[in-house]
Amino acid sequence: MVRQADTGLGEERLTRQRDAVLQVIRSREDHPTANEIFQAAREQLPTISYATVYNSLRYLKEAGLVHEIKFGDGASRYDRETDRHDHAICNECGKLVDFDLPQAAELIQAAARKSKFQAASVHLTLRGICPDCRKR
Amino acid sequence: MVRQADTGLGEERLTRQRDAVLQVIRSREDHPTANEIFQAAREQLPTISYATVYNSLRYLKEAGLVHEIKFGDGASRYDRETDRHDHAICNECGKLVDFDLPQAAELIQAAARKSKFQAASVHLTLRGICPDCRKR
DNA sequence: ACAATAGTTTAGAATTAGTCTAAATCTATA
DNA sequence: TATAGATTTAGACTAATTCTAAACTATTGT
Repeated sequence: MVRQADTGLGEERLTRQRDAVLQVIRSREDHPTANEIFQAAREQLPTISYATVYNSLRYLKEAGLVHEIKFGDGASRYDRETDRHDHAICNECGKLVDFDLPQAAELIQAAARKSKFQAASVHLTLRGICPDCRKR
Repeated sequence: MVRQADTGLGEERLTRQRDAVLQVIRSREDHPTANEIFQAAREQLPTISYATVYNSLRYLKEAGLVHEIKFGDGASRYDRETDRHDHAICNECGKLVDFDLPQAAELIQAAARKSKFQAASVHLTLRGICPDCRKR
């Protein structure tokens, strides 16, 4: 068996469909939704179905190849950056930007102490106005 | 006009329905969903409709009387605590707990600097295991 | 007090994101 | 090359929320 990527997920494989979904995400600067990924993937693989996009996204997520970003508003977005990081969302135009907060390690400690939870991860979201919208 | 609460929203009022929704949220320790609020409100006002619960929640939110909490998973939850605070979610049982991080002020500064956004608010979510689930 | 008007509620239809299902298709290996 | 297991497909389905239009309620000007 030619396994194109060892994902640690057993007998599963990086199929054409999954690879197409992965390439869409990797080729974009932004954070596309499942629907946007579906539209783009269809240009490569015209018969790919919506369900396969979702299946692929789940697979890629579990394999650690992409990252899912969920805010309450609308659809999940997918991110090629899989290392821990934070997000800023523009209240005017909706733009979503990645950034990293170096104090994340202390934060997770402080949050765990306050909440009495055993910490697994912290997610921090800044809402505000992006540089472009600020100019206007 | 007898305005029962000055919400700063102009001609709008705290109607029986809106008040029922508010009382449900204020009477609970937990963070009910719209559906849970609907079930509870119906005990007071048997004819209240689902749409009115949603309309009321939007109104109360805009008036600053309740706070909406959205995670990607499932329905929004509503919180009687309207001051800035953070949340911890248990990965095992789904329990949602409020806590406050005193370093929020510094955080928002750091996040604004990194992202180059003009900050409006920061939301921090800890995921982990709650004290109850840890015991098991 | 009363009509006009503006705001609110209701029930159900519509929308959106995502999951499920079952049949068809692939793929790796014996 | 047959087979078993994994994957894909199209469409049905579900859950959360919003929309719509008619009915209702409250406030304002006369």
